[in-house]
Amino acid sequence: MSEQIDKSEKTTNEGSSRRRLPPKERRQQIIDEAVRFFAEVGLSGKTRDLAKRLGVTQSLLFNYFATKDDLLEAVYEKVYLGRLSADWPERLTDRSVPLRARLLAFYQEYSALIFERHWMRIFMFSGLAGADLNHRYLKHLGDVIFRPLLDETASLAQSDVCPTMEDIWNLHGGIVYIGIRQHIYCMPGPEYPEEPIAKAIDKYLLLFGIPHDA
Amino acid sequence: MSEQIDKSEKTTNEGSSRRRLPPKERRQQIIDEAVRFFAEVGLSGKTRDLAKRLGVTQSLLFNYFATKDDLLEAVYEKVYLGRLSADWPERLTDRSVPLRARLLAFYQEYSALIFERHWMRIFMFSGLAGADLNHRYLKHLGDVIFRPLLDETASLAQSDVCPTMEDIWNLHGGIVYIGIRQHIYCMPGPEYPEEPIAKAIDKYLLLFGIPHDA
DNA sequence: AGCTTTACAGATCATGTGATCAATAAGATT
DNA sequence: AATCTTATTGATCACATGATCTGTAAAGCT
Repeated sequence: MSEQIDKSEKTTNEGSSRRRLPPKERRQQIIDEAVRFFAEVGLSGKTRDLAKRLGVTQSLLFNYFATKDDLLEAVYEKVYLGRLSADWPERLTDRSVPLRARLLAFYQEYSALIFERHWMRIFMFSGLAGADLNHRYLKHLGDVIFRPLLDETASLAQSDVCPTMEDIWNLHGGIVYIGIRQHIYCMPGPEYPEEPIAKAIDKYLLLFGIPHDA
Repeated sequence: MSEQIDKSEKTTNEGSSRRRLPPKERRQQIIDEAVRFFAEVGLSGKTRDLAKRLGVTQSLLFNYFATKDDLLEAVYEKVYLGRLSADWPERLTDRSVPLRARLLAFYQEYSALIFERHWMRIFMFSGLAGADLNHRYLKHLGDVIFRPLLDETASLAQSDVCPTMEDIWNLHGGIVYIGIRQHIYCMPGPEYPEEPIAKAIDKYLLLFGIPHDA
């Protein structure tokens, strides 16, 4: 009879019995769900709610992460890591390709990576919380993307308007704001983000009189 | 002797005795400090910490606001209200003034209003929390600012590029991102925001071939 | 000065929350 | 099948947190 009960419990969705997973696997499972969870409810989300989503006990979380902050650190890393391909700096400075093509390629790929609900919200939450990873990421972005981009622009600028770092920020901000509208403010966005992105890039190039094939 | 103790306590900064304030005044005092407080630590800030800042007991807060959510509502209203001057719609559509001058005037004033730590952060926190006021504000912005702006732009556009709402969003996002960098990401911003703002506007006009005096 | 009103403080409740630990059972090994 | 290892649970602790309630004293009035 107890066997019958056990079987019925096994068919019950998820609530059945404890399932043992290899530590590595369970750890990943926790992190993956934690990303979705904290991205939705914010960094002050409760560990009990996260555990409920995972279908495990709250105490299990503390078997894999000493503190909640440690778990959040893992979430940050999971989200931040690999968000910036290492080959972009060279591709952005490859002068055998027109600057416009380089900018288009970069922002098409980059936007595809960051216009994602989890990333956008975790980034904003951690930014508001003053997380260190946030500052480091932006510093990194400035070093490997914006600085080279400014140099490339300056070397091609035809108009009398001198490109500054603020121009790069304006280009970047205008594009990123598409994602902010969608995932932070939860507003409808453009059907094809590629279009406004391309337009933003063309507007940028036009300001400095840089032709499309330069 | 007890009198002496009383006197020494009175000289103690703030921790002395209870000070009776008129309810209206106290309520305003609470709201004002709550704005600063929640803008800094987030909407999950604790009522006890807020009370400590005010130099009153935590229970007093609940004498003025039935729940913490009520207090937050008051904070929202305080921050959101009056952020959009009512006369902007007409000023933006006053065709006796060049569009460039109108845009400059608007964004100079608007940026002065919103590039403020409290507003920026409360807006972002409430946006992430999905607050209704947030959506209403953005809807309002679209109705009374963006829509007219699009019409004005379309009526003056000379180039073959057709202005869309996404172009307005790009102009707006690029400018607002200056404030996001400063107050959300806590990065250094431009010394004079007027300069990059003006440049963003000129870039926008240039895309549609609109001369400065049109 | 004495009285009344009520803004305020202090204690307290009920629940929430991060974290701990001994007991248990799932799955591998023999 | 019996045994061992350890991933997982359930109970629990200590403290935090929103909210309540009663008593107190500060200001206004007579």
